Amino acid sequence: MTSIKDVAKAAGVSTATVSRVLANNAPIKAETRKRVLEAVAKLNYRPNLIARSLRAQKSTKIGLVVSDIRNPFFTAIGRAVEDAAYEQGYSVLMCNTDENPEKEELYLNLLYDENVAGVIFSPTQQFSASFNSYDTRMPFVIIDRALESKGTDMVLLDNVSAAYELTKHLLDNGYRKLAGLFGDVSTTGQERSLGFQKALEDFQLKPVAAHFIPPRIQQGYDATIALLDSTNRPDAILTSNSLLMAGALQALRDKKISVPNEMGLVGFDETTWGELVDPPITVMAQPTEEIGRTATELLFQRIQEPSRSPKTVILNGTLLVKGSSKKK
Amino acid sequence: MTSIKDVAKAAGVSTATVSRVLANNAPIKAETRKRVLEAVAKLNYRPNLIARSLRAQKSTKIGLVVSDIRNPFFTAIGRAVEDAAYEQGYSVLMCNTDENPEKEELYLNLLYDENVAGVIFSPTQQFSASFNSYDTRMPFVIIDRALESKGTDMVLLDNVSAAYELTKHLLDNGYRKLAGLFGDVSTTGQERSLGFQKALEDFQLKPVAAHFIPPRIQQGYDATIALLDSTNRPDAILTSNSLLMAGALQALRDKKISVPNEMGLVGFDETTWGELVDPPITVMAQPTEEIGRTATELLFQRIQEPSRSPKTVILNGTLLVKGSSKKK
DNA sequence: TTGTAAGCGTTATCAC
DNA sequence: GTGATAACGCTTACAA
Repeated sequence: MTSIKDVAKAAGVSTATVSRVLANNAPIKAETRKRVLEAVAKLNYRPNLIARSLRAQKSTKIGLVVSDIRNPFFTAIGRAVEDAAYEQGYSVLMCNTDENPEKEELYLNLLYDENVAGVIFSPTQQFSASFNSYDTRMPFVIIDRALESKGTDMVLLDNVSAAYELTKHLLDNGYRKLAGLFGDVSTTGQERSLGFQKALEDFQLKPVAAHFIPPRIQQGYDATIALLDSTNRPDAILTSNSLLMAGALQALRDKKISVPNEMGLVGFDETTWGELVDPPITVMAQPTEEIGRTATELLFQRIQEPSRSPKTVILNGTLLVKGSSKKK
Repeated sequence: MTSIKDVAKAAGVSTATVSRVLANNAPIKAETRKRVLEAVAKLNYRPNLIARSLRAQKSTKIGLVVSDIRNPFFTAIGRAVEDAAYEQGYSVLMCNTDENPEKEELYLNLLYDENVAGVIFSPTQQFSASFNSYDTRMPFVIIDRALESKGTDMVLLDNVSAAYELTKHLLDNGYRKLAGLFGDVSTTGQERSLGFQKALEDFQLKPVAAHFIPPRIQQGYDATIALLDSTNRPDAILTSNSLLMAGALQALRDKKISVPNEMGLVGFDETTWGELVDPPITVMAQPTEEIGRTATELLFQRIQEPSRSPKTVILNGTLLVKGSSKKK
């Protein structure tokens, strides 16, 4: 491996001079700079980031800890974070916690050991309690899920309004017996249930059901089957993420319930398949690109100025009306 | 940050002794070991991996460079690699190249700079040519796409047989005018087209069409529209990945072509949505868990013994027959 | 069995 | 403007 020493020797200067030329942070005679740059080019030299981060006590890596790498929402975020970080010369270590608090701690330790500059993180609710011990040792930005303690930067959706709008859309289209399926591992599900309830109240209605369950396909399926078998069957279902939606849809298929006439259906997040099923699903699309980019920017700001006061950015979703929510 | 020096001081020994206790690679007096471990526990010391990798000239990170993080196939691989690597105490840097040779080179350089122990990589065909210059500087395992030069470990699907089986399934179910849509960026698409052709030959048939296009939803859509408008319209379509399938399905919807009666449909890779659309899609499922795990094991073997002769592991897919390929 | 010290590739400090 | 040199945290000859 070619090091700064090789370049220094080739250019007939000291390693310090090479470093200065590359960092461009000190006055250098034009001719010296030229010689150094030639040597760099000739030897195809690239600085060793490990050594640099050891010396600098910081690195150009950030961590992205998500709860499910197979959830399209999080891969979209990952893509956005990667792009934004890359523009700043940072690379992204993506980790998958599977909604498991033990894995969350494991990976956060790992990233700390790896000396990452900071972490973008979507925590489970269980983890929130022990979180304070971490946010002092490295910069954090929380995404998707509000943290109970407010001492951290966050990028969130206006979940209450988004769920309100989605619910009102159902109500405006004549549905009256609404059921909601919400994730039980994060604050997100709770907030979305609030918007759901609020919209119903505005119409002087009560929900047929509001269930908090693990945000998995299987649980979405089971809960939907139960709703269909209940004496007070809903005429529309709202789900708080795309995995629950997939399960709900599977259940409706199995029970041969027609959407949107027998059952209206709305959910969160754009997916590949949401427009391919029949009818296509009406969703509240989250601005994943903007969430990822904003979180990354916030993280860089905190890295630069660790003592700045924490900032919470609230973004809005976009209602995409398709066929699953309008009776024919 | 607490360092090895702090531990040494607290235990009243030298840093070398602490290092030896932790590495467990030298005889240490039982009592000294005890004192050191106590100090480690008390100070909550964890070795700095950056420093360790600088000194050791190697790290416990591996890179995973995939062409599209949003393709369910690659996220499933990522999950498997992460699990397998984690069991060995390795972490995974996941990078996304977007089928872009420039980005491939960029990320490979990045990972090299980061001193990763090795890389698992799904390259574009364009990249194959310049690949030799890299495989000497760090261990590599290629997945999903065969490399032209054979000097590298690879984990591949038996694409020819898989496509043959998928095609034969269509033929066995009475479809005769088959069209194939294959990705144009990798060897995978080409191999799958061979199996496709071979099955047709066994039935003394020729394909209606075999197109090589960028493996994106949009291109799958456009190609399918063209097929539908052509004078020799096929009665079944095979796609070589799930993104092309998504595009094809969208086109069939827009043109109101009924599946499977007017058009049979088969493709590669299991997806969330493949079973939710109506009818569900018949696919050749790849053993993603096994691919990821095998690739990781192969990489560790090469890291340990860089001169061992390269090995290619060929795995088989599983045909999952659903409603999209059987006329009613 | 343990300590001393060199060195991994950088960059920052202090001389000149 | 430039060059020595120390230091980042760790491991490993070499000594003792």
